Amino acid sequence: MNSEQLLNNKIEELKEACKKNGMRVTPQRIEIFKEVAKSCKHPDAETVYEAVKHKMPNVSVDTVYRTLASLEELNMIFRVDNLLPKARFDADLRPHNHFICVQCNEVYDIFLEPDEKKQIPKNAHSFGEIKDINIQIRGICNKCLKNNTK
Amino acid sequence: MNSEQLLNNKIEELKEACKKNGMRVTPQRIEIFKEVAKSCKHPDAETVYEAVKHKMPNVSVDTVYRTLASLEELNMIFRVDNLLPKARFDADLRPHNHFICVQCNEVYDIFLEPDEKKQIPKNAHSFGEIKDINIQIRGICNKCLKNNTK
DNA sequence: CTATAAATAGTAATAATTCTTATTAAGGAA
DNA sequence: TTCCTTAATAAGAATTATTACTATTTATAG
Repeated sequence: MNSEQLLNNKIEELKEACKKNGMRVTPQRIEIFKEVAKSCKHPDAETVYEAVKHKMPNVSVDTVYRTLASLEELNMIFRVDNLLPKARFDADLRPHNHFICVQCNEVYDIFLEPDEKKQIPKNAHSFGEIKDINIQIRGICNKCLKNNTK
Repeated sequence: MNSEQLLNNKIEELKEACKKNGMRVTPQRIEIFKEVAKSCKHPDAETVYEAVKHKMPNVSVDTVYRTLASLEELNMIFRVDNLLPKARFDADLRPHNHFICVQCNEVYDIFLEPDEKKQIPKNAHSFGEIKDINIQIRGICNKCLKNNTK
């Protein structure tokens, strides 16, 4: 299955999710979701807005923010913890972590090796009901390290 | 050693750090640091500002933000990844994780059991130079769970 | 095809944080 | 101690990301 097919599958999934939750399937929703889903760069709202504007020149900033929030509620995308000024979004729902470059703000996906398992600290359960666990690694990415030595 | 002594030690440490880095020791810096260091609530800038204002009525918002940023550069405090609209600060430098309640926004410290170790995913090193690793657990805290059932 | 309510566009407003500038004060030197 | 230099501050304006408001449009059920 190629990436275009995967994307189409995801869009079908989104349509189902909308219907199941009494939400309408609008071209804006599709386009906005597409932009997040096809990117591996964990785009922010502004980036999504600029990209969508090429196909839908009248789309409004508000729609992008509102839609990203509803896609999140549908569990079709999620926000990446990042300590950066702008929220970043990810449509890859497979469990994975992030490497965040503190210099260029790039966010890289870290997939665990088959023998690794996302660990929940033993004590965590004593604080309440866990919804999700999130691991970020902050550092300087190879690209920036290379540029820095020049 | 009681908590007051611990706090005093930390303040001495801050003074040293300032001197070593050519930064002046100002009463504002001391007070702002104290507020973060004595709290276990991971306060935001506004909370720190309100608290400091009791002792220094003329302190400005800007000074609080600027000082929190320089304390961070001195590695005396750090920001908690939190996906909340306001930055939260922590002066406890011992390695630990956080439980973040998505309902009341309370941030709880999770200390690892002696036999646990903060694990860095194997792949992480391939992305660049790691500065720090951060684990957050999001969920609903016991307090909120209790309130919700009422 | 029509009715209706959800979603949108356009724009104004808000919230958190940062910047600007004139003033103050920490800390080294005389 | 007193003076000097410059970092740090207070006050308020500005900026940035995000959210709210409202009239209009449009998805979809009947």
